[in-house]
Amino acid sequence: MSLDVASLAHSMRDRLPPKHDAGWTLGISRPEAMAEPAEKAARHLDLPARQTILDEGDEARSLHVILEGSVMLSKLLPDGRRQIIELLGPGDVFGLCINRLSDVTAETVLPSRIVVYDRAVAESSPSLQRLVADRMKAQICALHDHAMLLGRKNAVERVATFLMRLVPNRGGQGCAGPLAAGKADQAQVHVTLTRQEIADYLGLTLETVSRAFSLLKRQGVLAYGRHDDVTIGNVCRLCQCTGSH
Amino acid sequence: MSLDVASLAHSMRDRLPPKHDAGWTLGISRPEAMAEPAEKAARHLDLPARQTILDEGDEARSLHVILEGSVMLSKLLPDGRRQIIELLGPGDVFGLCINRLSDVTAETVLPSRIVVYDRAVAESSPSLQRLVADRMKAQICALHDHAMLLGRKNAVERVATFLMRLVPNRGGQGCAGPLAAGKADQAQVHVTLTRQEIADYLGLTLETVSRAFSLLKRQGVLAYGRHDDVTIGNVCRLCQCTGSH
DNA sequence: CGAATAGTTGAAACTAATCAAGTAAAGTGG
DNA sequence: CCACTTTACTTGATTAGTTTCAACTATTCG
Repeated sequence: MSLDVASLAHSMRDRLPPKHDAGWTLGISRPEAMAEPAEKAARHLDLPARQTILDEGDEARSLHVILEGSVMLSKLLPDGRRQIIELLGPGDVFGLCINRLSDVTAETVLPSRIVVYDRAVAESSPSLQRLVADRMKAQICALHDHAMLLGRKNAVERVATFLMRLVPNRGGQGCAGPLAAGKADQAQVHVTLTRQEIADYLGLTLETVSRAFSLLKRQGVLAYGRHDDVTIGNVCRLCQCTGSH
Repeated sequence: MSLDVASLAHSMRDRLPPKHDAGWTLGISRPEAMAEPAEKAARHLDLPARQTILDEGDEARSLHVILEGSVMLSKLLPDGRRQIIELLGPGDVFGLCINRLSDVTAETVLPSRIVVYDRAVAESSPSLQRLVADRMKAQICALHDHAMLLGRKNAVERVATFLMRLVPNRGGQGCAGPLAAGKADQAQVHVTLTRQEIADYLGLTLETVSRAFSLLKRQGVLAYGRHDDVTIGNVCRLCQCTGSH
């Protein structure tokens, strides 16, 4: 039993993205073996980037599972302050809430394919239930990390942490660490969010995010021409900037 | 082993007054009908306040359900910065993680009763599964709110939001709002966390928390002599200070 | 090519952190 | 029971980091 879970968990973590850019350009893809349960009563959505799926306060009686692409969840304060709460990728779920109203707005970041299950269907399928429980655990851990970032990290640490998420298989618990040093430890990441979106995710202003990028560039940790194609010269060095190592 | 812990807990317990309003003094109790599933293979813990249950990085292969009391989950950065991630009450669950290691430290805030189910047991009981799924949804929503607080609210808003959580049946989605105005809208709350803990929860320093308390007191929103027994003169007025309304 | 959008950079303002001193309450030992 | 220590909280002065405001640059799109 525990061996089962262990090997599944392990394969989840080490698997590489199945397709080119879709998920991991955001660094949030965890494209594990995803149960594809009975497709009865499931609606499929095929959405372009920056499309709203669900508004804060909307009726939310269905379970959404991301097949491909990425989705961001955000909240607004009455005076317009926005916080992007979660960045989700393939396998992640959203749209579930205790009371029937969504507590967040959900919109695509990239063109995305999403399956929508009716609440009743979702709750009657054990395999779906299992998928949902596992993803929720993962998302809770991600929210824990993010609370630490928002509560205790400074601007550069936040931006560095964000960028590390974009590097597949790094920055998490299983970060290779300085072990891998010595060999060229370069990475290319594609930043799909605007500076404003990054700011709203990191609890900063877009100016502060821009300054942090510029600082890391000036220090030689990053290099970029177009602002969305970033080369990380030494991943470990960037990792050192996150405050977590 | 577990007996050891239990008896230790009992001997230390006498030093602290066991209050039975324990849960809601933190405002986090949601004492609904909680399924009490097959108690087989369940270990019960009876712990005094400020007792560590689980350390960040510990093996975490069991599901913990809070029956009574309250528990805080926290994380540390290598340089000692701490963030309290969640404040949990009766019915809430913790100790589950995708990989086998706990991502947080868990410790009691009040004397607490906790059931610990072995992972295998938890995963084989449909009723437990259901409980866990529901609680996780609720906790995710709470984490969403908290991310908004940490990312976008100022010091006074954070403290006001924290205090509102201590008022039963207020501050949430179902806040009565200014409707209830006119009648005396007073509340007494017992603050069980120290200023340092509140600060670690709200992403502030203890001095800033203290100043926010003092400011709200000076403005007549709060009154208190002993720093842990706070009278909220007008709940709606405090609610106005949270930034959420 | 001009307009619009996104990003960068600088200076000033402001909020919260830090440093430091002082007060209040609780616990300890004579 | 009282001085003494410890712990928790408060308050003030100063500093640091981020936000705000503003100007400017680069890129994308009709």
